[in-house]
Amino acid sequence: MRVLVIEDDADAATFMVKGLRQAGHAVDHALDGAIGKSMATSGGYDAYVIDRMLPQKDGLSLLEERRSEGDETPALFLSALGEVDDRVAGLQAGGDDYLVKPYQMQELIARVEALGRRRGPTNIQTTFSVDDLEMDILARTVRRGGKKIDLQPREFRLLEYLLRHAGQVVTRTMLLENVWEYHFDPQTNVIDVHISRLRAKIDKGFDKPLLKTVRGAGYTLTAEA
Amino acid sequence: MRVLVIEDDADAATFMVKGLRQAGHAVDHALDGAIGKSMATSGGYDAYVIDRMLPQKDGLSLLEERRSEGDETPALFLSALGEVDDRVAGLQAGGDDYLVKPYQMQELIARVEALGRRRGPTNIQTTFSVDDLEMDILARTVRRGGKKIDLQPREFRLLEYLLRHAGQVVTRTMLLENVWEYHFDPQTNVIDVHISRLRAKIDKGFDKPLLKTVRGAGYTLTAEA
DNA sequence: CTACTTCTTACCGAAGACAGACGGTGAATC
DNA sequence: GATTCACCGTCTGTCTTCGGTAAGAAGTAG
Repeated sequence: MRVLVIEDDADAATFMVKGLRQAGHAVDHALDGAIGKSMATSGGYDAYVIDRMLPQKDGLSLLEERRSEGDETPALFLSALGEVDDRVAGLQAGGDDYLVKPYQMQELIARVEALGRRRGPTNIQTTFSVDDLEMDILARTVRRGGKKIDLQPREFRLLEYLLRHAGQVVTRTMLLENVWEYHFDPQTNVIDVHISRLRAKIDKGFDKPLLKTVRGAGYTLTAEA
Repeated sequence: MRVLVIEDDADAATFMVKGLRQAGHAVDHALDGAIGKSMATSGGYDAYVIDRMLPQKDGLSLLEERRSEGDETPALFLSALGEVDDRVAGLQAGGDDYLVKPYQMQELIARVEALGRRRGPTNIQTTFSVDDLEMDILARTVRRGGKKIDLQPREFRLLEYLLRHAGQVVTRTMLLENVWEYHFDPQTNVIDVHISRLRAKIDKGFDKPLLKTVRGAGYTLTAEA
């Protein structure tokens, strides 16, 4: 899921962003309401997490404006105050959920994910394919030429990422950040190993290999020669 | 649409009424079961939203009486508990849908509107099956290969959820939220234990196991190998 | 040929999953 | 009120699986 976090407090923001990333989501962060509004307007998010108290533009009016502009992205409000009226106000402004600080990271993640799910499978892509290789996220299945292939969790994430960027060159750094959540160089050959394992499962025994090495750059998943 | 809301809690009622009005519906509100009954009798509504727990006259018997008097207005029950028995009772009393608190305003509106669109007899799915495993929600029975299986309430809910998502991978978080109504990580192995118990009842002794674990992700109920 | 990158295989520690046993709680019964 | 029973969650020990590391082989470019 792509999540936009709008939060002015730097510490709180880092904590939140880290947590959500570790849970496997792509997170963007806006430091105040004005920036948040423009990032939201540019679109492409599956959920918003919005602090009630923000400099420049408060969270409530921000969301109200977006709603009136037709944006239906689910939103969760964060508030330092545990007021009941506060909660109602948030929901009336078009919020879908509400969380009071201090909160448990686990809970935030769970709620954000619940928001995403509530939208139903309609606007989130759940199947991907390249040539005769298909992946179904919901069923967690992978097939090549109709034949089922079993993948380990990490292999699945790796292939998912490659499929989401099919036809593009995916660099090692991209993989480290998005599949392993490493933001540094582990100085090992983790990637090579997993690419090798993945190849053994999806390409071995098929005449046309799909996963190609781009020497010096990374890898690419494509049907083209 | 003309909607009659029967709800005793003032806060909840105002919230609900506001939400439905903003969605463009004409809403009347009754504070207790007795008033609700007489307002319903006077007629003219396209849908009822009824709280299960009401002073004067509980929601269930209210609807039962209306149904026996020939009132076929579609009704949605609100329930504080997510108990299976609770929901079954609601359906048996003539309810057309049910919603568990706390709910999302969006969802309430969507469901109420769905009720209005629905003409004639209701068509809620009350039986589910995967391979030779069958569940009947109303009768609260489970059979595998024709043989009856006794399940505990929690086991029943767990299996119901799995059946509703047959073929998909159901994550632990999904189970915690929808079967246990936990919105945090209990840090225990409740799920493992109940899955284990459920397996002992529905899979043990049958040659083809249906409930499979998807390591690192969750579980899935399917007939496929 | 040499230096560098990429691939492959085996291993082992860590984490995840499972099942049996235990204990607490609430409802029904006496 | 006391007792029993059913149900559910926790704890614990054990087993299984996964994935990162390392080391050497294979491949590629200059």
